[in-house]
Amino acid sequence: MSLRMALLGVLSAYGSASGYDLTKGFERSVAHAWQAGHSQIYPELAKMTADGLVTVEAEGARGRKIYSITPEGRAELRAWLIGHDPTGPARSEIALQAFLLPLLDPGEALAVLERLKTYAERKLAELEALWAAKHASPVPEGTSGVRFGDLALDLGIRHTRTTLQWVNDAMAQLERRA
Amino acid sequence: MSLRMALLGVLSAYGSASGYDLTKGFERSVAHAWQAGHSQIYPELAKMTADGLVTVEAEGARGRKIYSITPEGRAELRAWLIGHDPTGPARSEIALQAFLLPLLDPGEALAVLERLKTYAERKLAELEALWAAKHASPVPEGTSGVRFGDLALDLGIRHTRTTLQWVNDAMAQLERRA
DNA sequence: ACCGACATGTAAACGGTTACATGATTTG
DNA sequence: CAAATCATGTAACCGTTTACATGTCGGT
Repeated sequence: MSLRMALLGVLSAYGSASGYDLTKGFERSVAHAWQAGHSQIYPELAKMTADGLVTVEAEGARGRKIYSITPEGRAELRAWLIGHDPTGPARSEIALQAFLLPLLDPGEALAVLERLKTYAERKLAELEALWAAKHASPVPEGTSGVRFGDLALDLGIRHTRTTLQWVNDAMAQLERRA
Repeated sequence: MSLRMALLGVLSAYGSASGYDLTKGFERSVAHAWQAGHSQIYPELAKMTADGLVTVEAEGARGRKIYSITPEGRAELRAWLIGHDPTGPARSEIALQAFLLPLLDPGEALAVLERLKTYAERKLAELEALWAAKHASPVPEGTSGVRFGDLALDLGIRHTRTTLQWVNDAMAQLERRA
C-alpha cells in the first residue's frame, strides 16, 4: 500500500504528472522516507488507473501520459493516513551490525564504528543541505503552514543525528576498555 | 545477506541451536534490528548448510536438527561485519505519513500525530522493559565487555525517543497554528 | 483422548531490484 | 549527426509474508 500512498501524495501535491515526473519527484522529495524506481512506478500507475484512483488526463509528446488523482484516490489517501497504523517491521543493517559487533575484538569493532560514523556524517550533511536548499527560497503556497515534506525531512535529520551520537558514545565506551 | 549474517550471529552466540531455537531467538533478541519467521529461516539454514557455513551437528527428538557454525561461517560473518557498508534503503511508514501529513487539515493531522505518539510510547516502553530485564541479572560472560545485543538495543531506544520528541514538537507546532 | 508446545517443511503471492529493450526529442 | 535526456515499458530474480501441511511429545 505504501508505494500507492506515496504516489497519490506526490501526485496530489503536483496536481498532475507523468510516470517519469513522479519517478524524478520521488528522488527529490520522498527519497528519505520511501524509494521507488520507474520499473515499479509504471506498473503501479497502471494498476491504480484500473482501480480508479488516478486517471490519464492527457497524452503528450513521446507517449507521455499525464496522470491526475481522482476523488476516489484522494479518499483512499486520506483514509490511509488517518486510519493506518505504521507497524512496518524496522529492518536496519546498521542496527544489525550494532547487534553483532561484540563478536569482533575491540580493535575491529572500532573500525566498524568508524565506518558507520562516516556514513552517518555523510547522510546528515546531505539532509541538512536539502533542508537549507528548501528554506533558502521564501515560503511557497502551503496546505496549512507547514511545507510539504518538511516534517519528514526534520525527522530524518533528527534520526541521523541520533545515530551519530550513538556511534560516538559507543566508540568512547569501547576506547575506555581498549 | 543480512538474514544470513543475523543467523550466523545468533548461532554463534548460542553455540548450537535448531531452526526452531533460532526462530524463537530471533523474536527475543534481534527482533528490533531484523525479523524473520520460521518459513524463511528453515530454507535459509538448508542453503547455508549447502554452502558450508553451518553444519548439522546432531539430530535430536522429533526430527530436531542441531546446527552449529563452521569456521567458514565465522569467516563470512567477520568479513561482512568488517567490510559491508550498510547502505540499506531506509523505508519508513512513519516518515511517509509525516511526509504526507500537510495534505490533511490541522485537526486531522493532529489526530494522526496523536496515534504516532501512542505507537512510539508503546514501543519505547517495550524496549526499555527489555533493557531493564537484561540488566536486572548480573553480568554474564561477554566477548569484550559489552553484552551481546546491548548496543543495538540502545540504538533502538534512542531512535524511538527521538521519534517521540519529534512527534511532540510537531504537535506543538500544529497547535500553535490551529 | 485432547490440547498446547515442539518441530519442520512447502507454496503462493507480493513487493522491490536489476537488467533488458525500445524509441522520440532536444541540444551542441 | 551524435549524445543526453525524455519517456515507457517488460522480465528475471530475490527477499519477505501468509497460508497450507504434517507430525511428535508431554501434560491434563
